Amino acid sequence: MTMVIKPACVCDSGNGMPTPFLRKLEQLGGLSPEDRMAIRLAISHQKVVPAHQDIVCYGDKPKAVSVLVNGLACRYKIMPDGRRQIVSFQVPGDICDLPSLVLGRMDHNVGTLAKCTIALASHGALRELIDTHPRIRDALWRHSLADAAIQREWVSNIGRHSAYQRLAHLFCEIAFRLEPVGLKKADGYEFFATQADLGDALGLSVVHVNRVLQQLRSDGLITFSANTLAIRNWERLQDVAGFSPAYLQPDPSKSGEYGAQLPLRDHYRIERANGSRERGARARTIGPKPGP
Amino acid sequence: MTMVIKPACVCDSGNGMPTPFLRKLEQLGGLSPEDRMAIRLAISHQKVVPAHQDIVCYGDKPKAVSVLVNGLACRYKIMPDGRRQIVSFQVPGDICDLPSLVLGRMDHNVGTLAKCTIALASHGALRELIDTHPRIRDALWRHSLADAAIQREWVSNIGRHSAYQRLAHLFCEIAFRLEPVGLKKADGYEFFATQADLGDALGLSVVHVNRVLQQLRSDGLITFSANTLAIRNWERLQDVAGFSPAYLQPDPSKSGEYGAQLPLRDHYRIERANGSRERGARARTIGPKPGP
DNA sequence: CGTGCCCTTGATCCCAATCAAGAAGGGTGG
DNA sequence: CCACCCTTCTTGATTGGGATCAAGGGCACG
Repeated sequence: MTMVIKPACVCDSGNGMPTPFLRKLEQLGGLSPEDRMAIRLAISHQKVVPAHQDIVCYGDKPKAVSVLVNGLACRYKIMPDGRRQIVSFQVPGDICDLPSLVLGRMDHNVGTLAKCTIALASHGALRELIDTHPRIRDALWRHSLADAAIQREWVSNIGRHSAYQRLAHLFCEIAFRLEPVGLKKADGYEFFATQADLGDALGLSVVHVNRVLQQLRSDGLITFSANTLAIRNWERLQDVAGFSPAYLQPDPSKSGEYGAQLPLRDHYRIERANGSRERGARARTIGPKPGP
Repeated sequence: MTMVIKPACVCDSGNGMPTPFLRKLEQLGGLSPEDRMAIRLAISHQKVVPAHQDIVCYGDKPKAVSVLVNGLACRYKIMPDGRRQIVSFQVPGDICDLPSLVLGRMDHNVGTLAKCTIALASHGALRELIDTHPRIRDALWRHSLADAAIQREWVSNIGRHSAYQRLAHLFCEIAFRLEPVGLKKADGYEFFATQADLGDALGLSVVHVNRVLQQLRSDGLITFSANTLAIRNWERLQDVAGFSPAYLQPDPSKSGEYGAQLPLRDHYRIERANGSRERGARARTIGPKPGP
């Protein structure tokens, strides 16, 4: 069912390029050559997992950490009534079960949405790395915090956006996450999620996802078929989504350039008429989800 | 505006009890007496912040970390249209801006909902601690992962629950979070959030929050007035919320007892008629939010 | 003793869920 | 090679949860 691949190909995909994982950690931490070699050695092997299969389950205590090398996976929870809520997507370079390294037990499931390649690193090896390589430790810590930032963004996306905006926002997020691992093409990207998956991620019904996708298409923003998302109007897509990539932490070593990545629209400050210094803990609280 | 308090009272609240912060870290990490003393020394001073004031803002790069000692705060984002989405509540013992210690820049705001007491620990002092005290480092890491777990739960709460369930779920969560810091009474707890705050947290309008609260009350589940939440029927409240405290990581040092905290209802496994080993990546995907 | 803030209630509207059912691949086995 | 089935995508009709609009009441605070 799962075929094991020799370790050699884990970190060099033939042409000498580092895998998405290293590229992502690099982006997070600024690793030294020695750090990179150490990570290479910590990865024991790779395996291929078919689509619609769980990588780790709620309650599991994995003894190794799974890194998504290829494919698409998702974190999800199953509600008491049996419905699924996808809580985030996992793209190549993401660590699926990092929380378990530190917390022990998984509080959610991670499952594949398409055929995936997974690299495994034992907890023991990683703990060793963390204790001896502070930069790796920090990169991993940053990884978990970046994950949390995505979750926060999802809360606000689901809580306060219309279906139209939610989809737009999700497509923007995935675009920005695929870019640093080299999987975003000029006009879009491959995205192996069904409309049902999108619904489960955004708290919508399949039927509605379908209709809203058609509207996004007829509005000339995107096209989505044959597992390919084509972005037709990048500007407007970000605009309707109210999307700002700041929460997808860019390279902290280039923190000087960070500000340059903040679009103007991003300065979501409350400008109160009375010029109060209270900036937002009590903001306008009109109801959610304005129409498109 | 903010009055400084002498450091001595930071870790002993008069009667020799550790503050919520230490109690919480303790719960997360199992600190040695020496660890605890080191943390004590890292905290420079305390201050009092009035209600409806920001502690840190989006885009800030704080040079110290703020620990909530007393009061109620929230993480929140401001949407492009000016509306607010509360992304999580912060109760005593929580670290408001831990992400900034590792990532640098804040991707969201933290504001007070009531008058708060805040303890400050400089980034420099904390980095020192992290490098020299592995247990403290792990406790902090766990703290940020526990935070992420809460965010995940919020996504599923907002994405797949009715208003009735969302409120019930939130009240359960706060109860479980206040307990380890000694702020939960037998029949409820103090909760300084307005109905507007609840709406902004759960993606609901104030009007609807009001009506649903009345229903919860008339159903004999809770009472909520004068900043006090009284839980009338703890069993049923958890039940309608589909609440399981597993995501609020209990003491990992007692991981043996962990399973005991999982109510039976919590085994959200997909039982497929065909007995397939695919457990859930593709679950039933009927639409969201069934009625109460 | 006004003036906000918060809670409350009623009426109406609308976004999105639900129900129902057909069409279009894609794979499998006879 | 075709019949069959399963998954995914579509489309139409209906329903409903919750937003929005509007306005009154309690209460604390300057």
